[in-house]
Amino acid sequence: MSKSLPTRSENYSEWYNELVKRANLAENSAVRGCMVIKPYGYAIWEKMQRALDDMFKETGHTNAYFPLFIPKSFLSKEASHVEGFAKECAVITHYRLKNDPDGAGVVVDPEAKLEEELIVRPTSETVIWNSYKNWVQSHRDLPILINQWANVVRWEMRTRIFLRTAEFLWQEGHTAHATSEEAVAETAQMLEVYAKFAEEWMAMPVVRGRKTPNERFAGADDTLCIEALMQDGKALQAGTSHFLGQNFAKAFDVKFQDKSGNLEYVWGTSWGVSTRLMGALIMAHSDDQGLVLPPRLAPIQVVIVPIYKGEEQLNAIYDRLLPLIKELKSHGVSVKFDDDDSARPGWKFAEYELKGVPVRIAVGARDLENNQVEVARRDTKTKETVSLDGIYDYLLALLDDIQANIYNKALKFRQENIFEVNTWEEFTRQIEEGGFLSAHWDGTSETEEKIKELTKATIRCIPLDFKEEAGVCVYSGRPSSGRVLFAKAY
RNA sequence: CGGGGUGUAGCGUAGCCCGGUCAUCGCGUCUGCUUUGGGAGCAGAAGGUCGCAAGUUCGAAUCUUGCCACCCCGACCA
Repeated sequence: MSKSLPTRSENYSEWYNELVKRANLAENSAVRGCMVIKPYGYAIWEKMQRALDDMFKETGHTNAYFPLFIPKSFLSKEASHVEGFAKECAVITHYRLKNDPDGAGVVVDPEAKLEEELIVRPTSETVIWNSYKNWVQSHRDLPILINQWANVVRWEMRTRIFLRTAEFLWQEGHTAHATSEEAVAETAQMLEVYAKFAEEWMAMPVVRGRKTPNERFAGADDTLCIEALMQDGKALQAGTSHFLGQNFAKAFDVKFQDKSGNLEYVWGTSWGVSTRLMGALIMAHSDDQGLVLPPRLAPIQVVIVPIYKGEEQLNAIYDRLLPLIKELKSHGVSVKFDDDDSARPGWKFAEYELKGVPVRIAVGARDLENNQVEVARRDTKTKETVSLDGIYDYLLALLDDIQANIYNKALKFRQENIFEVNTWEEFTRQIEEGGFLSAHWDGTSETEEKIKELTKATIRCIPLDFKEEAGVCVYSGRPSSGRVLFAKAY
Protein backbone atom coordinates (compact mmCIF):
# COMPACT_ATOMS: atom_id res chain seq x y z
CA MET A 1 0.00 0.00 0.00
CA SER A 2 1.45 3.34 -0.95
CA LYS A 3 1.46 5.83 1.84
CA SER A 4 -0.43 8.73 0.39
CA LEU A 5 -3.79 9.02 -1.28
CA PRO A 6 -4.25 10.20 -4.83
CA THR A 7 -4.96 13.92 -4.56
CA ARG A 8 -8.31 15.52 -5.23
CA SER A 9 -6.91 17.81 -7.89
CA GLU A 10 -5.17 14.95 -9.72
CA ASN A 11 -8.11 12.60 -9.91
CA TYR A 12 -11.13 13.29 -7.79
CA SER A 13 -12.95 10.02 -8.34
CA GLU A 14 -9.84 7.95 -7.72
CA TRP A 15 -9.26 9.94 -4.54
CA TYR A 16 -12.81 9.14 -3.44
CA ASN A 17 -12.55 5.42 -4.22
CA GLU A 18 -9.19 5.06 -2.50
CA LEU A 19 -10.33 7.00 0.52
CA VAL A 20 -13.39 4.81 0.98
CA LYS A 21 -11.21 1.72 0.80
CA ARG A 22 -8.29 2.85 2.89
CA ALA A 23 -10.31 4.46 5.63
CA ASN A 24 -12.07 1.11 5.94
CA LEU A 25 -15.53 2.47 5.24
CA ALA A 26 -16.65 -0.02 2.62
CA GLU A 27 -15.54 -2.25 -0.20
CA ASN A 28 -16.99 -3.81 -3.30
CA SER A 29 -18.48 -7.23 -2.85
CA ALA A 30 -18.54 -10.32 -5.04
CA VAL A 31 -22.02 -9.24 -6.12
CA ARG A 32 -22.08 -6.77 -8.93
CA GLY A 33 -22.97 -3.26 -7.81
CA CYS A 34 -23.38 -4.22 -4.16
CA MET A 35 -21.09 -3.01 -1.42
CA VAL A 36 -19.90 -4.34 1.88
CA ILE A 37 -20.16 -1.63 4.51
CA LYS A 38 -17.32 -2.30 6.92
CA PRO A 39 -17.51 -1.72 10.67
CA TYR A 40 -15.96 1.76 10.63
CA GLY A 41 -18.25 2.92 7.84
CA TYR A 42 -21.26 1.28 9.41
CA ALA A 43 -20.51 3.00 12.71
CA ILE A 44 -20.92 6.34 10.94
CA TRP A 45 -24.17 5.17 9.34
CA GLU A 46 -25.43 4.07 12.77
CA LYS A 47 -24.75 7.53 14.14
CA MET A 48 -26.67 9.03 11.24
CA GLN A 49 -29.53 6.61 11.84
CA ARG A 50 -29.66 7.41 15.52
CA ALA A 51 -29.78 11.16 14.95
CA LEU A 52 -32.38 10.92 12.20
CA ASP A 53 -34.48 8.41 14.05
CA ASP A 54 -34.59 10.69 17.10
CA MET A 55 -35.73 13.52 14.86
CA PHE A 56 -38.45 11.36 13.30
CA LYS A 57 -39.71 10.37 16.75
CA GLU A 58 -39.60 13.99 17.80
CA THR A 59 -41.94 14.85 14.92
CA GLY A 60 -44.39 12.11 15.89
CA HIS A 61 -43.38 9.25 13.64
CA THR A 62 -43.06 5.60 14.59
CA ASN A 63 -41.12 2.81 12.94
CA ALA A 64 -42.62 -0.24 11.27
CA TYR A 65 -41.50 -2.80 8.74
CA PHE A 66 -42.97 -3.85 5.42
CA PRO A 67 -41.91 -6.73 3.14
CA LEU A 68 -38.88 -6.81 0.90
CA PHE A 69 -41.00 -8.30 -1.89
CA ILE A 70 -43.75 -6.57 -3.79
CA PRO A 71 -46.25 -8.38 -6.01
CA LYS A 72 -45.62 -7.30 -9.57
CA SER A 73 -49.22 -6.21 -9.99
CA PHE A 74 -48.89 -3.63 -7.17
CA LEU A 75 -46.22 -1.70 -8.96
CA SER A 76 -48.39 -1.13 -12.02
CA LYS A 77 -51.29 0.35 -10.08
CA GLU A 78 -49.84 3.84 -10.15
CA ALA A 79 -49.01 4.68 -13.75
CA SER A 80 -46.13 7.10 -13.44
CA HIS A 81 -44.67 5.17 -10.52
CA VAL A 82 -44.28 1.99 -12.53
CA GLU A 83 -42.90 3.95 -15.44
CA GLY A 84 -40.23 5.44 -13.19
CA PHE A 85 -39.05 2.23 -11.60
CA ALA A 86 -39.80 -0.61 -14.03
CA LYS A 87 -36.45 -0.33 -15.79
CA GLU A 88 -34.44 -1.08 -12.66
CA CYS A 89 -36.34 -3.78 -10.82
CA ALA A 90 -34.99 -7.14 -9.75
CA VAL A 91 -37.66 -9.80 -10.27
CA ILE A 92 -38.21 -13.03 -8.37
CA THR A 93 -39.55 -15.70 -10.70
CA HIS A 94 -38.88 -18.96 -8.82
CA TYR A 95 -38.84 -20.15 -5.25
CA ARG A 96 -36.73 -23.31 -5.33
CA LEU A 97 -33.43 -24.73 -6.51
CA LYS A 98 -32.57 -28.33 -7.20
CA ASN A 99 -29.47 -30.38 -7.92
CA ASP A 100 -28.49 -30.17 -11.54
CA PRO A 101 -29.18 -33.56 -13.18
CA ASP A 102 -25.88 -33.07 -15.08
CA GLY A 103 -24.03 -32.61 -11.81
CA ALA A 104 -23.18 -28.94 -12.30
CA GLY A 105 -24.27 -27.83 -8.82
CA VAL A 106 -27.70 -26.35 -8.22
CA VAL A 107 -30.05 -24.98 -10.85
CA VAL A 108 -33.38 -23.22 -10.76
CA ASP A 109 -36.19 -25.75 -10.49
CA PRO A 110 -38.45 -25.00 -13.45
CA GLU A 111 -41.30 -26.65 -11.56
CA ALA A 112 -41.09 -23.93 -8.93
CA LYS A 113 -42.24 -20.97 -10.96
CA LEU A 114 -44.18 -18.32 -9.05
CA GLU A 115 -47.78 -17.71 -10.09
CA GLU A 116 -47.20 -14.01 -9.71
CA GLU A 117 -43.67 -12.72 -9.91
CA LEU A 118 -42.34 -10.64 -7.04
CA ILE A 119 -40.36 -7.44 -7.30
CA VAL A 120 -37.57 -6.68 -4.87
CA ARG A 121 -38.67 -3.30 -3.54
CA PRO A 122 -37.07 -0.29 -5.25
CA THR A 123 -39.18 1.76 -2.80
CA SER A 124 -42.20 0.73 -0.76
CA GLU A 125 -45.08 3.05 -1.60
CA THR A 126 -47.16 0.35 -3.25
CA VAL A 127 -46.87 -2.35 -0.62
CA ILE A 128 -47.40 0.20 2.14
CA TRP A 129 -50.43 1.84 0.57
CA ASN A 130 -51.89 -1.60 0.05
CA SER A 131 -51.77 -1.97 3.85
CA TYR A 132 -53.01 1.54 4.49
CA LYS A 133 -56.18 0.62 2.61
CA ASN A 134 -56.97 -1.78 5.45
CA TRP A 135 -55.90 0.58 8.17
CA VAL A 136 -57.99 3.58 7.22
CA GLN A 137 -61.75 3.90 7.46
CA SER A 138 -62.41 7.04 9.44
CA HIS A 139 -60.78 10.43 9.86
CA ARG A 140 -59.98 9.12 13.36
CA ASP A 141 -57.47 6.70 11.78
CA LEU A 142 -55.52 9.61 10.36
CA PRO A 143 -52.84 10.73 10.19
CA ILE A 144 -50.64 7.67 9.80
CA LEU A 145 -47.05 8.68 10.44
CA ILE A 146 -44.76 5.75 9.74
CA ASN A 147 -41.11 5.33 8.92
CA GLN A 148 -39.18 2.23 8.02
CA TRP A 149 -35.45 1.51 7.98
CA ALA A 150 -34.81 -0.89 5.15
CA ASN A 151 -32.73 -1.94 2.20
CA VAL A 152 -33.92 -1.41 -1.35
CA VAL A 153 -32.70 -2.58 -4.73
CA ARG A 154 -32.45 -0.55 -7.90
CA TRP A 155 -30.63 -2.36 -10.67
CA GLU A 156 -28.25 0.40 -11.65
CA MET A 157 -26.13 0.10 -14.75
CA ARG A 158 -23.27 2.09 -13.39
CA THR A 159 -22.52 1.98 -9.69
CA ARG A 160 -20.26 3.85 -7.29
CA ILE A 161 -19.76 2.88 -3.71
CA PHE A 162 -22.20 4.74 -1.42
CA LEU A 163 -23.27 7.15 -4.18
CA ARG A 164 -25.09 4.67 -6.36
CA THR A 165 -25.22 1.00 -5.53
CA ALA A 166 -27.64 -1.68 -6.67
CA GLU A 167 -28.66 -2.33 -3.08
CA PHE A 168 -28.62 0.45 -0.53
CA LEU A 169 -29.82 1.16 2.97
CA TRP A 170 -32.21 3.96 3.70
CA GLN A 171 -35.22 5.09 5.61
CA GLU A 172 -38.51 5.80 3.96
CA GLY A 173 -41.27 7.70 5.67
CA HIS A 174 -44.83 7.11 4.46
CA THR A 175 -47.61 9.22 5.82
CA ALA A 176 -51.33 9.50 5.16
CA HIS A 177 -53.44 12.56 5.97
CA ALA A 178 -57.02 13.78 5.89
CA THR A 179 -56.26 16.99 4.07
CA SER A 180 -54.01 18.22 1.35
CA GLU A 181 -52.80 21.06 3.58
CA GLU A 182 -51.69 18.65 6.24
CA ALA A 183 -49.79 16.48 3.76
CA VAL A 184 -48.15 19.51 2.20
CA ALA A 185 -47.08 20.67 5.66
CA GLU A 186 -45.70 17.21 6.44
CA THR A 187 -43.67 17.26 3.21
CA ALA A 188 -42.19 20.62 4.15
CA GLN A 189 -41.57 19.61 7.75
CA MET A 190 -39.61 16.51 6.79
CA LEU A 191 -37.55 18.42 4.29
CA GLU A 192 -36.62 20.75 7.10
CA VAL A 193 -35.69 17.76 9.28
CA TYR A 194 -33.32 16.60 6.56
CA ALA A 195 -31.87 20.06 6.09
CA LYS A 196 -31.24 20.41 9.81
CA PHE A 197 -29.66 16.99 9.96
CA ALA A 198 -27.37 17.79 7.04
CA GLU A 199 -26.33 21.11 8.51
CA GLU A 200 -26.17 20.37 12.21
CA TRP A 201 -24.90 16.80 12.15
CA MET A 202 -23.12 16.38 8.85
CA ALA A 203 -21.88 20.00 8.91
CA MET A 204 -22.95 20.16 5.29
CA PRO A 205 -24.85 23.22 4.07
CA VAL A 206 -27.73 22.41 1.75
CA VAL A 207 -30.04 24.30 -0.56
CA ARG A 208 -33.68 23.60 0.14
CA GLY A 209 -35.59 23.46 -3.06
CA ARG A 210 -38.28 22.03 -5.26
CA LYS A 211 -37.73 19.69 -8.19
CA THR A 212 -38.99 20.57 -11.63
CA PRO A 213 -41.67 18.23 -13.01
CA ASN A 214 -38.93 16.47 -15.01
CA GLU A 215 -36.93 15.60 -11.91
CA ARG A 216 -39.91 14.78 -9.74
CA PHE A 217 -40.33 11.43 -7.98
CA ALA A 218 -42.35 8.93 -10.02
CA GLY A 219 -45.84 9.15 -8.54
CA ALA A 220 -45.50 12.47 -6.72
CA ASP A 221 -47.31 15.74 -7.31
CA ASP A 222 -44.43 17.69 -5.81
CA THR A 223 -40.88 16.79 -4.79
CA LEU A 224 -38.83 18.85 -2.36
CA CYS A 225 -35.12 18.22 -2.01
CA ILE A 226 -31.95 19.26 -0.31
CA GLU A 227 -28.98 19.75 -2.58
CA ALA A 228 -25.37 19.88 -1.45
CA LEU A 229 -22.25 20.93 -3.31
CA MET A 230 -19.25 18.60 -3.35
CA GLN A 231 -15.65 19.78 -3.43
CA ASP A 232 -15.27 18.98 -7.13
CA GLY A 233 -18.09 21.37 -7.96
CA LYS A 234 -20.74 18.74 -8.59
CA ALA A 235 -24.07 18.80 -6.82
CA LEU A 236 -25.48 15.91 -4.86
CA GLN A 237 -29.12 15.35 -3.97
CA ALA A 238 -28.95 14.48 -0.29
CA GLY A 239 -32.60 13.91 0.53
CA THR A 240 -36.09 14.15 -0.92
CA SER A 241 -39.56 14.68 0.48
CA HIS A 242 -42.58 14.05 -1.71
CA PHE A 243 -46.13 15.29 -1.66
CA LEU A 244 -47.98 12.37 -3.22
CA GLY A 245 -51.33 14.07 -3.52
CA GLN A 246 -54.04 11.41 -3.73
CA ASN A 247 -52.19 9.39 -6.34
CA PHE A 248 -51.50 6.33 -4.24
CA ALA A 249 -54.77 6.62 -2.35
CA LYS A 250 -56.59 6.41 -5.66
CA ALA A 251 -54.37 3.62 -6.98
CA PHE A 252 -54.96 1.54 -3.84
CA ASP A 253 -58.42 2.81 -3.03
CA VAL A 254 -57.59 4.28 0.36
CA LYS A 255 -60.63 6.28 1.50
CA PHE A 256 -61.86 7.62 4.80
CA GLN A 257 -65.13 8.99 6.07
CA ASP A 258 -64.80 12.60 7.16
CA LYS A 259 -66.69 14.31 9.98
CA SER A 260 -69.67 15.01 7.78
CA GLY A 261 -69.79 11.42 6.60
CA ASN A 262 -68.39 11.90 3.11
CA LEU A 263 -65.97 9.35 1.65
CA GLU A 264 -62.69 11.00 0.64
CA TYR A 265 -59.36 9.78 -0.67
CA VAL A 266 -56.49 10.34 1.75
CA TRP A 267 -53.45 12.48 1.01
CA GLY A 268 -49.94 11.07 1.16
CA THR A 269 -46.29 11.91 1.56
CA SER A 270 -43.08 9.95 1.38
CA TRP A 271 -39.53 10.98 2.20
CA GLY A 272 -36.15 9.35 2.34
CA VAL A 273 -32.43 9.57 2.81
CA SER A 274 -29.99 6.77 2.11
CA THR A 275 -26.44 5.53 2.56
CA ARG A 276 -25.71 7.98 -0.20
CA LEU A 277 -25.31 10.46 2.64
CA MET A 278 -22.08 8.62 3.45
CA GLY A 279 -20.74 9.62 0.06
CA ALA A 280 -21.88 13.19 0.64
CA LEU A 281 -20.19 13.29 4.02
CA ILE A 282 -16.92 12.05 2.57
CA MET A 283 -16.92 14.40 -0.41
CA ALA A 284 -18.04 17.46 1.49
CA HIS A 285 -15.17 17.69 3.96
CA SER A 286 -12.31 15.30 3.39
CA ASP A 287 -8.85 16.31 2.18
CA ASP A 288 -5.78 14.75 0.58
CA GLN A 289 -4.71 13.27 3.91
CA GLY A 290 -7.97 11.42 4.36
CA LEU A 291 -11.39 11.70 5.93
CA VAL A 292 -12.46 14.75 7.86
CA LEU A 293 -15.42 13.79 10.01
CA PRO A 294 -17.68 16.17 11.89
CA PRO A 295 -17.37 15.35 15.61
CA ARG A 296 -21.09 14.63 15.95
CA LEU A 297 -20.87 11.72 13.50
CA ALA A 298 -17.33 10.49 14.19
CA PRO A 299 -17.22 6.94 15.62
CA ILE A 300 -14.10 7.95 17.55
CA GLN A 301 -14.13 11.61 18.57
CA VAL A 302 -10.92 11.71 20.56
CA VAL A 303 -7.98 9.35 20.19
CA ILE A 304 -5.17 9.26 22.71
CA VAL A 305 -1.80 8.13 21.40
CA PRO A 306 0.67 7.37 24.19
CA ILE A 307 4.35 7.83 23.43
CA TYR A 308 6.39 5.64 25.68
CA LYS A 309 9.34 3.36 26.27
CA GLY A 310 8.40 0.21 28.09
CA GLU A 311 5.32 -0.92 29.89
CA GLU A 312 6.04 1.17 32.94
CA GLN A 313 5.78 4.44 31.03
CA LEU A 314 2.68 3.22 29.20
CA ASN A 315 1.00 2.43 32.49
CA ALA A 316 2.01 5.76 33.96
CA ILE A 317 0.42 7.56 31.00
CA TYR A 318 -2.71 5.47 31.18
CA ASP A 319 -3.13 5.98 34.93
CA ARG A 320 -2.70 9.70 34.54
CA LEU A 321 -5.27 9.96 31.75
CA LEU A 322 -7.80 7.50 33.09
CA PRO A 323 -9.85 10.14 34.96
CA LEU A 324 -10.12 12.17 31.75
CA ILE A 325 -11.10 9.11 29.71
CA LYS A 326 -13.78 8.23 32.23
CA GLU A 327 -15.12 11.74 32.33
CA LEU A 328 -15.30 11.98 28.54
CA LYS A 329 -17.02 8.60 28.25
CA SER A 330 -19.52 9.40 30.96
CA HIS A 331 -20.55 12.46 28.96
CA GLY A 332 -20.99 10.51 25.76
CA VAL A 333 -17.72 11.44 24.11
CA SER A 334 -16.24 8.43 22.34
CA VAL A 335 -12.59 8.20 23.20
CA LYS A 336 -9.99 5.60 22.29
CA PHE A 337 -6.75 5.04 24.15
CA ASP A 338 -4.50 3.42 21.58
CA ASP A 339 -2.06 1.21 23.48
CA ASP A 340 -1.33 -1.00 20.48
CA ASP A 341 2.36 -1.70 20.80
CA SER A 342 2.82 -2.97 17.27
CA ALA A 343 2.47 0.44 15.65
CA ARG A 344 4.61 3.50 16.29
CA PRO A 345 3.20 6.92 17.05
CA GLY A 346 3.99 8.38 13.64
CA TRP A 347 2.11 5.57 11.96
CA LYS A 348 -0.85 6.05 14.26
CA PHE A 349 -0.96 9.77 13.57
CA ALA A 350 -1.22 9.18 9.85
CA GLU A 351 -3.78 6.41 10.35
CA TYR A 352 -6.13 8.49 12.48
CA GLU A 353 -5.84 11.35 10.04
CA LEU A 354 -6.85 8.97 7.26
CA LYS A 355 -9.83 7.92 9.35
CA GLY A 356 -10.87 11.45 10.13
CA VAL A 357 -10.75 11.31 13.93
CA PRO A 358 -11.46 14.93 14.91
CA VAL A 359 -9.14 15.22 17.90
CA ARG A 360 -5.86 13.48 18.64
CA ILE A 361 -4.06 13.69 21.95
CA ALA A 362 -0.39 12.70 22.02
CA VAL A 363 1.14 12.24 25.42
CA GLY A 364 4.58 11.08 26.52
CA ALA A 365 6.77 11.04 29.64
CA ARG A 366 7.90 14.61 28.99
CA ASP A 367 4.29 15.79 28.97
CA LEU A 368 3.48 14.07 32.21
CA GLU A 369 6.34 15.92 33.92
CA ASN A 370 4.84 19.20 32.72
CA ASN A 371 1.24 18.15 33.38
CA GLN A 372 0.34 18.70 29.72
CA VAL A 373 -0.59 16.95 26.48
CA GLU A 374 -0.36 17.76 22.79
CA VAL A 375 -3.77 18.23 21.21
CA ALA A 376 -4.05 18.05 17.41
CA ARG A 377 -7.22 18.82 15.48
CA ARG A 378 -7.96 17.06 12.20
CA ASP A 379 -9.82 19.87 10.46
CA THR A 380 -7.03 22.47 10.57
CA LYS A 381 -4.12 20.06 11.21
CA THR A 382 -2.88 22.37 13.96
CA LYS A 383 -1.40 21.28 17.28
CA GLU A 384 -1.47 22.88 20.66
CA THR A 385 0.07 22.09 24.03
CA VAL A 386 -2.65 22.01 26.65
CA SER A 387 -2.47 21.70 30.41
CA LEU A 388 -4.17 18.66 31.89
CA ASP A 389 -5.94 20.97 34.31
CA GLY A 390 -9.29 21.84 32.76
CA ILE A 391 -8.61 19.77 29.66
CA TYR A 392 -12.06 18.19 29.77
CA ASP A 393 -13.79 21.50 29.19
CA TYR A 394 -11.17 22.40 26.63
CA LEU A 395 -11.92 19.24 24.66
CA LEU A 396 -15.69 19.70 24.73
CA ALA A 397 -15.30 23.23 23.44
CA LEU A 398 -12.82 22.04 20.84
CA LEU A 399 -15.22 19.40 19.47
CA ASP A 400 -17.91 22.05 19.13
CA ASP A 401 -15.47 24.37 17.48
CA ILE A 402 -14.42 21.72 14.97
CA GLN A 403 -18.05 20.95 14.15
CA ALA A 404 -18.69 24.65 13.52
CA ASN A 405 -15.48 25.18 11.61
CA ILE A 406 -16.13 22.29 9.22
CA TYR A 407 -19.59 23.63 8.54
CA ASN A 408 -18.37 27.17 7.99
CA LYS A 409 -15.66 26.00 5.65
CA ALA A 410 -18.18 24.05 3.58
CA LEU A 411 -20.56 27.01 3.64
CA LYS A 412 -17.85 29.37 2.45
CA PHE A 413 -16.98 26.95 -0.33
CA ARG A 414 -20.59 26.80 -1.43
CA GLN A 415 -21.03 30.56 -1.33
CA GLU A 416 -17.93 30.96 -3.47
CA ASN A 417 -19.32 28.43 -5.91
CA ILE A 418 -22.78 29.75 -6.58
CA PHE A 419 -22.61 31.87 -9.70
CA GLU A 420 -25.24 34.12 -11.15
CA VAL A 421 -25.04 33.76 -14.90
CA ASN A 422 -27.03 35.76 -17.39
CA THR A 423 -25.93 34.69 -20.84
CA TRP A 424 -25.65 31.34 -22.56
CA GLU A 425 -21.96 32.02 -23.14
CA GLU A 426 -21.40 32.57 -19.41
CA PHE A 427 -23.45 29.50 -18.63
CA THR A 428 -21.52 27.12 -20.85
CA ARG A 429 -18.18 28.49 -19.66
CA GLN A 430 -19.02 28.33 -15.97
CA ILE A 431 -20.66 24.93 -16.05
CA GLU A 432 -17.30 23.46 -17.08
CA GLU A 433 -15.76 24.95 -13.93
CA GLY A 434 -18.42 23.42 -11.71
CA GLY A 435 -20.58 24.88 -8.97
CA PHE A 436 -24.20 25.92 -8.78
CA LEU A 437 -25.35 28.23 -11.56
CA SER A 438 -28.17 30.54 -10.67
CA ALA A 439 -29.87 31.38 -13.92
CA HIS A 440 -33.17 32.39 -15.44
CA TRP A 441 -35.22 29.60 -16.97
CA ASP A 442 -38.36 29.89 -19.04
CA GLY A 443 -40.11 27.13 -17.10
CA THR A 444 -40.43 24.65 -19.95
CA SER A 445 -39.17 21.09 -19.84
CA GLU A 446 -38.01 21.39 -23.47
CA THR A 447 -35.50 24.04 -22.45
CA GLU A 448 -34.49 22.03 -19.40
CA GLU A 449 -33.84 18.96 -21.52
CA LYS A 450 -32.01 20.88 -24.19
CA ILE A 451 -29.67 22.38 -21.60
CA LYS A 452 -29.05 18.95 -20.16
CA GLU A 453 -28.28 17.55 -23.57
CA LEU A 454 -25.86 20.36 -24.40
CA THR A 455 -24.05 20.75 -21.06
CA LYS A 456 -24.90 17.72 -18.87
CA ALA A 457 -26.21 20.21 -16.34
CA THR A 458 -29.64 19.68 -14.78
CA ILE A 459 -31.90 21.92 -12.77
CA ARG A 460 -31.03 20.82 -9.27
CA CYS A 461 -33.90 22.72 -7.78
CA ILE A 462 -36.01 25.80 -7.67
CA PRO A 463 -34.82 27.17 -4.33
CA LEU A 464 -37.52 27.56 -1.71
CA ASP A 465 -36.31 31.10 -1.14
CA PHE A 466 -36.95 31.76 -4.84
CA LYS A 467 -37.34 35.46 -5.51
CA GLU A 468 -39.66 36.79 -8.15
CA GLU A 469 -37.41 38.58 -10.60
CA ALA A 470 -38.24 39.39 -14.17
CA GLY A 471 -35.58 38.23 -16.63
CA VAL A 472 -34.92 36.26 -19.77
CA CYS A 473 -34.16 32.55 -19.98
CA VAL A 474 -30.45 31.91 -20.21
CA TYR A 475 -30.98 29.49 -23.09
CA SER A 476 -34.16 30.39 -24.94
CA GLY A 477 -34.30 34.15 -24.29
CA ARG A 478 -37.96 33.82 -23.40
CA PRO A 479 -39.36 35.62 -20.34
CA SER A 480 -38.56 34.16 -16.93
CA SER A 481 -39.93 35.00 -13.52
CA GLY A 482 -36.89 34.00 -11.47
CA ARG A 483 -33.66 32.11 -11.11
CA VAL A 484 -33.23 28.37 -10.60
CA LEU A 485 -30.11 26.41 -9.70
CA PHE A 486 -28.31 24.38 -12.35
CA ALA A 487 -25.36 22.05 -11.81
CA LYS A 488 -23.77 18.87 -12.95
CA ALA A 489 -24.77 16.29 -10.42
CA TYR A 490 -23.91 12.91 -8.94
C1' C B 1 -26.58 -1.86 -21.68
C1' G B 2 -22.83 0.13 -25.68
C1' G B 3 -17.29 1.68 -26.36
C1' G B 4 -12.36 1.35 -24.13
C1' G B 5 -9.13 -0.63 -20.27
C1' U B 6 -7.62 -3.82 -16.23
C1' G B 7 -7.40 -8.64 -13.34
C1' U B 8 -0.26 -12.11 -11.25
C1' A B 9 0.80 -13.48 -2.66
C1' G B 10 -3.17 -9.36 2.03
C1' C B 11 -2.00 -4.60 -1.09
C1' G B 12 0.72 -2.42 -5.27
C1' U B 13 3.40 -4.45 -9.37
C1' A B 14 7.39 -6.89 -13.43
C1' G B 15 6.84 -10.58 -17.00
C1' C B 16 2.40 -11.28 -21.81
C1' C B 17 3.73 -8.51 -28.42
C1' C B 18 8.28 -12.87 -29.38
C1' G B 19 4.70 -19.67 -25.54
C1' G B 20 9.89 -23.46 -22.72
C1' U B 21 14.47 -22.52 -14.95
C1' C B 22 9.58 -16.26 -15.21
C1' A B 23 6.64 -16.59 -11.34
C1' U B 24 9.81 -10.44 -10.32
C1' C B 25 10.24 -6.48 -7.00
C1' G B 26 8.25 -3.17 -3.13
C1' C B 27 4.87 -2.71 1.02
C1' G B 28 2.54 -5.63 4.57
C1' U B 29 2.71 -10.47 7.54
C1' C B 30 5.60 -13.98 10.93
C1' U B 31 10.31 -14.73 14.36
C1' G B 32 14.21 -12.33 17.03
C1' C B 33 16.83 -8.06 18.76
C1' U B 34 17.11 -2.81 18.89
C1' U B 35 13.39 1.05 18.72
C1' U B 36 8.86 4.44 19.96
C1' G B 37 7.53 13.05 20.06
C1' G B 38 5.13 12.33 12.23
C1' G B 39 4.04 6.30 8.35
C1' A B 40 11.23 2.57 12.44
C1' G B 41 16.19 -0.37 11.57
C1' C B 42 18.82 -4.94 11.05
C1' A B 43 18.74 -10.32 10.44
C1' G B 44 15.92 -14.46 9.13
C1' A B 45 11.17 -16.79 7.37
C1' A B 46 6.42 -17.86 5.44
C1' G B 47 3.00 -16.74 1.66
C1' G B 48 0.80 -17.63 -5.38
C1' U B 49 -5.49 -22.59 -8.31
C1' C B 50 -1.02 -16.09 -12.45
C1' G B 51 -9.82 -13.64 -12.09
C1' C B 52 -12.90 -18.34 -13.59
C1' A B 53 -13.84 -22.13 -17.45
C1' A B 54 -13.00 -24.38 -21.90
C1' G B 55 -9.67 -24.74 -26.14
C1' U B 56 -4.83 -24.72 -29.17
C1' U B 57 0.03 -27.02 -27.97
C1' C B 58 4.82 -31.91 -26.27
C1' G B 59 4.43 -27.51 -23.01
C1' A B 60 0.10 -21.65 -21.42
C1' A B 61 0.61 -16.17 -16.62
C1' U B 62 1.87 -15.59 -21.99
C1' C B 63 -2.15 -17.55 -27.81
C1' U B 64 -7.94 -18.31 -28.80
C1' U B 65 -13.11 -18.29 -27.09
C1' G B 66 -16.70 -17.68 -23.34
C1' C B 67 -17.88 -16.01 -18.49
C1' C B 68 -17.11 -12.97 -13.91
C1' A B 69 -15.45 -8.60 -11.43
C1' C B 70 -13.51 -3.72 -11.24
C1' C B 71 -12.04 1.14 -13.53
C1' C B 72 -12.84 5.17 -17.34
C1' C B 73 -16.36 7.26 -21.08
C1' G B 74 -21.69 7.38 -22.77
C1' A B 75 -27.36 6.33 -21.98
C1' C B 76 -30.43 5.66 -16.95
C1' C B 77 -30.85 6.99 -11.94
C1' A B 78 -31.20 8.67 -5.03
